[in-house]
Amino acid sequence: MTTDNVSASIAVSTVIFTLTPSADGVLELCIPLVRRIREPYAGMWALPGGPLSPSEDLAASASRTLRETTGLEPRYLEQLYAFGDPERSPGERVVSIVYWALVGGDEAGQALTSENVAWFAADDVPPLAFDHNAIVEYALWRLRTKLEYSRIAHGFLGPTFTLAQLREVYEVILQKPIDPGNFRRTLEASRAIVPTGERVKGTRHRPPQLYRYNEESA
Amino acid sequence: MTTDNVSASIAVSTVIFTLTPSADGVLELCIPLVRRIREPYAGMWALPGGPLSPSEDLAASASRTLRETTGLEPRYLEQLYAFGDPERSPGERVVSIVYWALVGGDEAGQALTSENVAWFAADDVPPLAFDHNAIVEYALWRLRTKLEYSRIAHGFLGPTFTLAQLREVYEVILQKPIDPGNFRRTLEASRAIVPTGERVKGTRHRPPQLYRYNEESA
DNA sequence: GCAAAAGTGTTGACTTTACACCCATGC
DNA sequence: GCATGGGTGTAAAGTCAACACTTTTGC
Repeated sequence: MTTDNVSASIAVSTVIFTLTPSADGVLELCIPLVRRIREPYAGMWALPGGPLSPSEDLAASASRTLRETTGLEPRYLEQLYAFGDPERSPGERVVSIVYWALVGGDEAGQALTSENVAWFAADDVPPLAFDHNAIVEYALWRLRTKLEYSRIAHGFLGPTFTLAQLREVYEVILQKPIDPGNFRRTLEASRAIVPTGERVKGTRHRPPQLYRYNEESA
Repeated sequence: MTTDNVSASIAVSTVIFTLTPSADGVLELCIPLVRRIREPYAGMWALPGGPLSPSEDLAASASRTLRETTGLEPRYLEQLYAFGDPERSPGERVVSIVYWALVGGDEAGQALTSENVAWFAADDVPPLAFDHNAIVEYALWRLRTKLEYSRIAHGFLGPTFTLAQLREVYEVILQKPIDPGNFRRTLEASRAIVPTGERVKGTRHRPPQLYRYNEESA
């Protein structure tokens, strides 16, 4: 379809968060970036994304670029914001509809790194193309804010997890220690998690219970 | 500028909230709608808005349609969501970037009603064009949610107001009574309001203090 | 037994809610 | 004086944060 007098073209980009153990074993919040292969900003890192396909839903487009970039399925996906400043892109005007997503860190989808895809610590990204640095900052703010009042942390983990693992997710993202006892009680009271009855074996200490997320919870 | 292979065209719409006294003197939450004069959905009511102008910022576009529809300036304006389902509009695909806004009810901008612009109670709108009924519902949810943790209620009022007026705004939108004493203390503690020193005269009872919003507050 | 992490109990500080009561004005 | 809403006081209930303590495992 050809249309005249279009006001702008539409792109969909996604800020993809995961947690991966760094060299010293500590979890680190990371996002994948892709290297641009054409102008403008050729050679610079940018958020994964691309033009909106004619018959594709916005969220489906975000989901697809996520899959193409990481080989993974999103555990959580939400629209972040539409960025449309006329000056944000040199040349043709582009309105970017940006999503943010969580993927599990255990799935080793990051083996998919290539010459043009790499993972960076979320609060230490290089200078990016367009206004993408500001977008990453905003997504990071939204992730931290939402984690405080919502129940999305399990999106970083597998189907079952211990409370210590879930607590570490909170601690890494919110960058502050959390009292284990209070954390347990708060979560149990919220009924966001259900004990599976299974326990982790082979720890050097008392074996912790495995939990799963309660899909039926409000 | 002409571009081939565009994925969709972009429109900006706005859900504009105001409070107006109804026939029996009770405040009512209202939004303006415009009658469509062309297909699709010709003759039906729809949210005010239009195509994005080539060099216009998204928020500026929302602000402009608000002004054209109501003759007023927004007291509060925020992006709501980008709606982009491929099936949401018959014919050409349209991605709508929707804003929501508050305007003061005292300014009588509603005198600007014409054949093609009318105000409706926010929770009693007629069947609308496109997916606009769902959009209004979402905006209403967002307004109520945001009012609970943010300080935007003064956007419905003039530069100065009594605590009773501000409390009525909360009561009408949240649809529940609020304790006057606790309301006063909560607001004073938050330092969101500043007493002007002036009082309203001519009431049948003790004259209330006038306050204004504290722009310096966090 | 000892170390380490799981899991429980308890207390004080703080916040929220309900409601009693006094104050200032018009009539 | 009396009615009305403005404005203040206060105590009970609930929530939250700190931290001591008990339990269960591997070595």
